[in-house]
Amino acid sequence: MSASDVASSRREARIDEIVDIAASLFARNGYTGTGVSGLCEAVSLGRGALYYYIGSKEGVLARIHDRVADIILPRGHEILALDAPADEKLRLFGETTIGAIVDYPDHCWVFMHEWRALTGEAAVTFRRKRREYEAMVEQVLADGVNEGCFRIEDPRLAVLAWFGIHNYTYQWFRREGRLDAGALAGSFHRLFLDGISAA
Amino acid sequence: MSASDVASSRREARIDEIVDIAASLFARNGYTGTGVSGLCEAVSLGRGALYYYIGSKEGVLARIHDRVADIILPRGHEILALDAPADEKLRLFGETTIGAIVDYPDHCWVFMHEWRALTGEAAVTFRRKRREYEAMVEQVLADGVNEGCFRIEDPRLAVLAWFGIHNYTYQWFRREGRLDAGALAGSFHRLFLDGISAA
DNA sequence: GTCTATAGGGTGATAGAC
DNA sequence: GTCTATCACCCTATAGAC
Repeated sequence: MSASDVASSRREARIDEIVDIAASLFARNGYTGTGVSGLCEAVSLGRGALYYYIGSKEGVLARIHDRVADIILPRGHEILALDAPADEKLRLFGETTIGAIVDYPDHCWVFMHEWRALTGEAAVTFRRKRREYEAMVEQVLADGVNEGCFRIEDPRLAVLAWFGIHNYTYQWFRREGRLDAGALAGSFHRLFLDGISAA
Repeated sequence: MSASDVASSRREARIDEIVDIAASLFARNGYTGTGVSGLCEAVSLGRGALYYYIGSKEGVLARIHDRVADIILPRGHEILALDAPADEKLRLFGETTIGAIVDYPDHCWVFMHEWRALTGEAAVTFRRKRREYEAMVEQVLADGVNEGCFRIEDPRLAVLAWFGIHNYTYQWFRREGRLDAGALAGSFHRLFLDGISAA
């Protein structure tokens, strides 16, 4: 490892630190509601030094979105590649989604809540990645129908309902609660598979 | 009807008009992302005249939230008072929720997305009314269990899942789509009751 | 790498003329 | 009721000293 590699990895680590703190501010006060001066104060850096790292405020927003996508997308591809029945894969997708929200609540809040503030290339990339993740879940549902373990009236609505159940978690989940990610995802999984009808 | 009543109802109508236009701006650009000058332009009024009607920008935000609450809460109480089985009441709650999102997409977007920008008394009122609506659905689920038509592992999670499915609609529903409110709510209802399992 | 100063343009809200 | 002018402050981003 060369001296410049060390320097650039230090730099990357510093940027990650700033991005994490920014995520908590953006989650609390909103993206447009958070000023660069507030971010400066939170990271104990002057404007000049901050911009040296971040380039622009929207660059930080894009990095927050990338962080979430880089967690769930590779895991999604792993799950799809597994030799497992569709209902098991669906459960794993639920764990992945809920796990991200539980482990990175601020990043996920921003990912779910502030994506419309992205512009240009970052907006395009975000939409592409989100569609990619949705398509994976849609694929698992279709596989389940073909395997005979799922019976689905309207596949598109089933996908939207599944994401509704899981994504909505970012709105109410607080770390202090009684449930961990696995238990929560398990409950949602059984609910989505069996419904609440006693009949 | 006295002359001053006519004047004040004209005034109220003008305020409603401003609130509706503000809802579309807030939904598109966010609450903090929308400036009062943009609102002035959209309603073709100078700053002075606008403030004569609205009092403050946050006052407009509060009125948008009230509008949504004033649609769904009375309807919710009506449904609860019906002499009907729990599963029928739950379907009606679904129609009410989806109906509001379909009929007032901008107001509902703001209601779901920007409520954290409310402060003071308006924030307290919002939370109280949202809890009231949630409690109604929770009651219907409990009634269904008692009546023997529902079988629910975790009532609180079932409520959150139900709201997840329905509320998430504001994120993706576009008027141009193939489904009307009744059909959409019906599909979600069957999904929530029966699940997707073929077993 | 980090700072301060500043550019250039917003912000919400109010005063007072008409 | 509606206007313009203005207050006091905030915004993102950059320049240039150190």
